[in-house]
Amino acid sequence: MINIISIDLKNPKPIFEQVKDGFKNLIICGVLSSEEKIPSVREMAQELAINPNTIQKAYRELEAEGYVYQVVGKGTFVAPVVPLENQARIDELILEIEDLARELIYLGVAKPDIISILDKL
Amino acid sequence: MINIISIDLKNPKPIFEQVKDGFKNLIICGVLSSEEKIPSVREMAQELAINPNTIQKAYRELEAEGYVYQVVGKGTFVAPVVPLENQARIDELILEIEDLARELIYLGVAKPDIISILDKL
Amino acid sequence: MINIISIDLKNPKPIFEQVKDGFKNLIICGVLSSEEKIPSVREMAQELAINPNTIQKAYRELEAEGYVYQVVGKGTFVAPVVPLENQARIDELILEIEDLARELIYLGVAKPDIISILDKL
Amino acid sequence: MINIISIDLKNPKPIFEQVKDGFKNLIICGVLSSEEKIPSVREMAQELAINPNTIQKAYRELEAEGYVYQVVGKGTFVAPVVPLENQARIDELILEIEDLARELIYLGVAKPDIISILDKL
DNA sequence: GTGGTCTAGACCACG
DNA sequence: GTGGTCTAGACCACA
Repeated sequence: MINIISIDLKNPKPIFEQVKDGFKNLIICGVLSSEEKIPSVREMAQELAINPNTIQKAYRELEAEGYVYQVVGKGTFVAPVVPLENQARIDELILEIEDLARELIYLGVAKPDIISILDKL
Repeated sequence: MINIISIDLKNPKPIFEQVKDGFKNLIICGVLSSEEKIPSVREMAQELAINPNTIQKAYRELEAEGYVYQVVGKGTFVAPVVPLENQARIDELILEIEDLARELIYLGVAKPDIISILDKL
Repeated sequence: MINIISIDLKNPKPIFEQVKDGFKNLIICGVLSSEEKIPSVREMAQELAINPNTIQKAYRELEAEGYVYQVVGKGTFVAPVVPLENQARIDELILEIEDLARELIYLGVAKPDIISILDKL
Repeated sequence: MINIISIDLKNPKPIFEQVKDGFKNLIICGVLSSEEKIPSVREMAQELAINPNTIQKAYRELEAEGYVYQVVGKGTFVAPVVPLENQARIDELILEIEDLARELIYLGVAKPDIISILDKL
């Protein structure tokens, strides 16, 4: 369970964001499943040798985005998914994915190649 | 030609990045075509009521990323595209697009729906 | 560690470039080694009696060229070398070195003399 | 005789410097030989579609560096070489060539490879 | 008039 | 305390 998140201090991306995205990926890929407990702030902080405030911030944002929920005195748990609930987030993602795809096309990548990449997921 | 870029000062995204992304989109979508002159640093600065240094930073980054080139004494111009030149950027974009697509799927969007969005571009 | 870079305000070369080249030389000659911390932007600015923005520009370019990496809140560090990674830069350097050598030969310096200079490095 | 110099307006190098370096190369490579007349400022300006002042500046610098000499009313001519005369310039070139070679070595190019490049000149 | 450099000084995010 | 962004305003090289 531990060592599942990796942090790169050289990465310009803020550490709290690396932690957040790390958990998001684990949840999205199914490594962490609904209602599963994730490590406490202290455990993660010690494990990654990082300031607990930084982990705290990552957990807070994960909760705000609906990926986990915190129970005082119990810990933090993966939230169940409610398909198509967060339409605002879906719209945002679609806009982003369109932008990226357009840039790829501009850079010379053929549209079928892009689609085949997504098809393999 | 003017008023083509809009800036939102409340947006947490840095101003120079909003300017940069604005021009990138215009170039990618073909609104600005190769060798076309874009407004001078001072013109944009006045138009957007923003410090010239901020515009200059945006233009420099656009140049570094190959979207425009600057000629001292002449102005800034849209650079011609060299297909598949920037493989590093392409790889990066593909990783991002995969992440976004995975998140969309997790949120309940069906894969064919995602693909049809890209197909319409 | 301090006083390792010297700036000549009369030199037509921009200050930020003098700073950049100074650090590049220190890194290339091994005075600064991989992962070593270099002075903060503010320290260098005070030490050289130069505006922090100018130092920051030098550091940013050093980062863009792969000589250092910056970690917000931590400082700036010498980047590890990845041999033969930057082929574009290598090609550029070879062209320049060829031009210089040709000029030396034109000025009457014998080719073996030039080679012996390089051999001593 | 004409069309021997090519100018790239996109090149960040100033145009007058491109003209200067262009002639320098032609002289060094022997395409232009001692006492040969080079085109007048006006001819070059028209040929390259460039401001005559810019050509003027290039010619002035070429003269200052000893590559050509100007005769009022006659034109501009390639100067004869006096081997090993300009020791200051030679020393400068050697310093530059050492710097470039050190950077190449740092980037992972083997010293024999650099020497073989020079040997082929 | 164009972009390039530099200064002085402010505020912010991150850890 | 670190780097990142932004402003206001100055001077310079190039064409």
